Amino acid sequence: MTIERPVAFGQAPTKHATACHSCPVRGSTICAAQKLADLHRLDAIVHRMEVEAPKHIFLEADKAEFVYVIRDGVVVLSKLLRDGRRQITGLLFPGDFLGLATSGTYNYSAEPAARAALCRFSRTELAQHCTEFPEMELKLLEFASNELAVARDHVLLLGRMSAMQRVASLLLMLQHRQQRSSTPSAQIILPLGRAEIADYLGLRLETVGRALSQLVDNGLVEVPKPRRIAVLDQNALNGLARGLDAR
Amino acid sequence: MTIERPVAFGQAPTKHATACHSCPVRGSTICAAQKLADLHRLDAIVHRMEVEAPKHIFLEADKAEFVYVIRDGVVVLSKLLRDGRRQITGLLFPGDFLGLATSGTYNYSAEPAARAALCRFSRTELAQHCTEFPEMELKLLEFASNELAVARDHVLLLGRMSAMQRVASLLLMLQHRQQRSSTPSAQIILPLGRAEIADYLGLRLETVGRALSQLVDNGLVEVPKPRRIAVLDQNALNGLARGLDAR
DNA sequence: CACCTTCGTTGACGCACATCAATCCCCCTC
DNA sequence: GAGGGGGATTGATGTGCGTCAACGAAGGTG
Repeated sequence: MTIERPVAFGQAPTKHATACHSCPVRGSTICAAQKLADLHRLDAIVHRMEVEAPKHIFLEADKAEFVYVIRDGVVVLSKLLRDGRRQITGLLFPGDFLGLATSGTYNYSAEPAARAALCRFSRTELAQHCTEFPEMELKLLEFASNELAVARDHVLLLGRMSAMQRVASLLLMLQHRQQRSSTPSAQIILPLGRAEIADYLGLRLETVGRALSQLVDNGLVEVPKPRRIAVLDQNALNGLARGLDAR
Repeated sequence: MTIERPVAFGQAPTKHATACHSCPVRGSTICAAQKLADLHRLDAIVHRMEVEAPKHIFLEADKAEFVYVIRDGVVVLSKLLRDGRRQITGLLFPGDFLGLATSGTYNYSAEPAARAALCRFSRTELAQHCTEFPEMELKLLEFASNELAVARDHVLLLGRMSAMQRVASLLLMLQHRQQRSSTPSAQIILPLGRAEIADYLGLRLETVGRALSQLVDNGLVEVPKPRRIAVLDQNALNGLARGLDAR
């Protein structure tokens, strides 16, 4: 159970950042704590990489040597039950931070939804870096704190919401994430297939499909392609997520 | 919606710590980062308080002015849905840390399960303190990171476990917590009533009751009092929590 | 002790979602 | 265009838990 090497993507420099100063997410991630003048210090300890779909970034119980910043793509965090059932415990987007671990090992798996570009840091090197630049540590705390808030929202969703509420909530969350991240599309692009959505929402894929079909039947959304959702009635969708039913 | 004053508990010094050097949880909480010689600096900014059952510590949407360390008791974190359904998103025990917030307001409520003794810090004062003692900040990150791992376990529980698995898991978690916290009782003491357990597990209280009754019927536990559980077959209980059924 | 209130237990029934299974659709390859 | 495969949709049926309701046990008060 080792960390598989990422697919080196053409090996030559891609369109993605090859230095921190031209990084697309620099301003919105932990690296924002680093002053421009000291940016080369980050460059010195970062390892840029890409990982493609069936490969994982790390697995539950792997030794927690690295932390990552997501430069591009969507990353799925998941945990497995002995019987094979899976729960996706988090979704990470560009700018998000990945790899906190309390013991010496990760206690969840991370894999790209499709393809992800990552900046990898050695945990020890980053720790050293933090003693020199404490603002960085503060950023880490801020991001962890944020993740915690998101996880608690997820707990609420899983513990108390109906299938329809869960699906509506996910759509709104994705919509929200997308408009922030400078991809202002009229449609919501689903980074996950039905099975993965189900694993995120604590449902079965058939239930997810039925909820979407019902949204279509009621004229709240259109689904031109399985991974694209056009919202027709934003208010009704917002209402559904809040439980103001129209079941 | 203001923060209610805690019940001043006799006002005079109680058996609880009145100074950091004699604090029962000092070694196991964020304050462990503080060297003995500098302990008076913490004393200078801490406000010790107690809160009793129907009172809350803070409510969702309250201004996030304070953070807290739990000195004694159990604290319940919860979120509400518009229709009144509640989800308990976390349980905190002595030594745990409370009050991280990403925006300027808390996004969950906190209340003692029965009675809790807390150390309250002004967020700004603690932040200042952290710039002077960065080890403290590291501790904060460590605790946040821990909370995050616990929250993800909770997500797994809510998303993928059966009612029986959830109840068994909670019992084991409480058992584990209790043996660590120097209360080595043969029985598990439930800090919560049936309704609160249900709100934590994403179930209805009747379902929790039935699961417990079934555990009794199958000889895995005894319930001498509603809030006390004696484990008779630890292995079977462990197995249940892991899904190795005997449903 | 009688009374009340709060909390927990138990039973009967219904429903939302899971499960099992068939079919469809899109895209890829030849 | 024919064939094949992975993912999505739809239907039929089952079931675990929710819901509603009655009952019981424990503690507090006059």
